[in-house]
Amino acid sequence: MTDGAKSEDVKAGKSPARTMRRNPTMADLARAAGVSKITVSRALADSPLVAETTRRRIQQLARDRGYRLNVSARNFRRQRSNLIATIVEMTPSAGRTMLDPYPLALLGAIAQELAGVGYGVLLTTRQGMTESFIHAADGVILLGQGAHQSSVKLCDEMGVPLVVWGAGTDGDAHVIVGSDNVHGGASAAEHLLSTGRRRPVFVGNADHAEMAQRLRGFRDVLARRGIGPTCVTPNGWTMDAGAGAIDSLLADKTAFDAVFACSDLLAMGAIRALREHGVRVPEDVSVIGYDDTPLGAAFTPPLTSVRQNWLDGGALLARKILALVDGRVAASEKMPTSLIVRQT
Amino acid sequence: MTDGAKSEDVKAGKSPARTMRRNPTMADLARAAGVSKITVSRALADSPLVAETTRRRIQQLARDRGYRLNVSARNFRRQRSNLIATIVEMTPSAGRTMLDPYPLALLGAIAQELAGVGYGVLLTTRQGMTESFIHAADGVILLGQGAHQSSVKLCDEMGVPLVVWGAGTDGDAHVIVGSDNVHGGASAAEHLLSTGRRRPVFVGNADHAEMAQRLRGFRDVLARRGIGPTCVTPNGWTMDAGAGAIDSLLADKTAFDAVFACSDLLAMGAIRALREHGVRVPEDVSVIGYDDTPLGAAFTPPLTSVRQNWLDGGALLARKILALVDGRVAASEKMPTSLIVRQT
DNA sequence: CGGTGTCAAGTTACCGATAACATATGCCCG
DNA sequence: CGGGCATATGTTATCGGTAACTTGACACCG
Repeated sequence: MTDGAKSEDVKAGKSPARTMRRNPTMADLARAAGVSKITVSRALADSPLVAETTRRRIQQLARDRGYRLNVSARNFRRQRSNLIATIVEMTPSAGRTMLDPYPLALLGAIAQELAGVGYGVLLTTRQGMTESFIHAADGVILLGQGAHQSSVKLCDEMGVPLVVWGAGTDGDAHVIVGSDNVHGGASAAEHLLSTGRRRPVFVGNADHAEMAQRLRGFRDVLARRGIGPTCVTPNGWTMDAGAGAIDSLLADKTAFDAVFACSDLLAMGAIRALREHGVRVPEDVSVIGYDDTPLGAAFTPPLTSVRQNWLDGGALLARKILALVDGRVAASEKMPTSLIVRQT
Repeated sequence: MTDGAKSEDVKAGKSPARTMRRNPTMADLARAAGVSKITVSRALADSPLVAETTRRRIQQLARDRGYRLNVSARNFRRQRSNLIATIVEMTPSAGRTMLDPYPLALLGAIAQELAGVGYGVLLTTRQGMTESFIHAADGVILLGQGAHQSSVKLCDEMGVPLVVWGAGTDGDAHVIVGSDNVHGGASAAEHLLSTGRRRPVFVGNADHAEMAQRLRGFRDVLARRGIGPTCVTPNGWTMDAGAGAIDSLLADKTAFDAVFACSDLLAMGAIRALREHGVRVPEDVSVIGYDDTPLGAAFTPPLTSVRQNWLDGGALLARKILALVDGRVAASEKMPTSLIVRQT
């Protein structure tokens, strides 16, 4: 006799009140179908271990009765949560992140990629990134500007697979996916040189790993022509910060004919400031932004910008973490960037 | 004899290889402490049922051995996942949402509020919103522009608690939290009237519930002065759409001295278009935006805009869904808006 | 015709925590 | 001094799946 039938007896004796109907369990289906629980389990998982006809019969039965898998039970038994904790910086104070579309774009892509294989995204803010959250997940994706060392260490200690979005200083222990900032900077420099500019300014914060790489690419290309760019560190990532950077350059009477800004917002602020000072863009000064945001494209004049493909990046992050979770290996990877030339 | 000791015997007989060390379980701690599993469970939960001294001893032991609660096991036993599925529209095609800081701000606030009580956010895109995801959560928060009927229905059918961010058409079955769009529109109208404007234009899509409410508030206030606003429906939510709306008004030779746009982006586009046509802002035409984005504040000229507090909104959404999950009641609620007057 | 495969299903034994109920101990009070 | 009660701990029985191993039936083969 099957275990299904056995538990039926027990149950009938125990709870004669059959009025309230919970969700059916596999045991319920098993009883109804006259098979054992495990056969139901296999049938619903489309296992070839169950005869085609039985399988279909059970699947139909499950549909009829509105059966819903108890996810908690499965996760528990299999000792995995099918969740990937994704840590995002979301404090309003961060300024930049609240504005950028990039975390959302990445998140969307990650969520979609993971959903395709039955995984979910456990969203976590950096403040809320307690051990218990990390432990509840099979792996962690860290979306930060650069890797926050504390988070990285925490994951390592706990033995939880980790993938980071951002800039990798070569030789990092963990897997890093990010766009090729060096190439992005280099392409900006090449474009400026090809349009005859010789006195470029870099607007960005070299303390920030991603921006430091952009500067490196930018500088290296220029160096081959014997040019050294002027560097300004803006006070934040807002339009105002970009404008402020330009203001200080003009106040110093620095001569320049091109600006490479590390974000579209900075670039737009720079253009605003230039124009306020009567400097024409792009006639007098050429400007290149970064991120190729819709906003920059809608700006007057439409912004030339370095594009990074966040959707692909998110999908890649997802695939890498899944690989690690499955015990496979994964390598760091750089996403290509492309320069979108518009009118600045 | 305690169950702890019993299982020790069994285990020792079964797996003599004691080299590999898994995470300890409560049973392990119980054995080590010479108490029963349940006492460990209680002690770690700080239950007053356990004597102070015992409790501390067990907690210390847990710390020493690096004990980690098996979340899956607890969730399974308690029949709740401690997860709230949060559904966000994240497709790039949506245009607006990819740009707005609002989903992230809401998400951040929700995540933080929920984390405080041990709940997590299961991030879901609208495409990925399969039954299984919803079922895996104790409740659902829907962040959409307006409620997507299909999603709402799905939750209802599945008997999963649901809270929606957006505009409630009075008499909705589900709980809705949103900012007071009617009031937002009204305050814009009042401000325009108080600065002497008499021929206002509304730029927004009245098919969209939130915007329809803004229009209602706007229109009602104006009606008291016998004024009826001109309405234009922009083609999207981008700057270009805002500019296009203005272009069509000017082409029609419509006379107006004020614009109330349903987003800062639209407002900025409108200003761009006005200036391109030689219309001065705010001298000739006054402009009010919506959302009070950092971007609008940094615009030239800084945008006057209706602010909604997303952080509070997110926290409120979180508290409402928790109430429903706990079987308490929750009512729809409107968040106040405030007009931030700047230079337009 | 026994041996050996192959398929289709079944048995057993958990995964780790916790609710509900049960027990032991000591103390107070009429 | 026995009943009642508070306190501290223990027992039992799951929650609902699924991995690992077992069984039964039949076919094919030398």
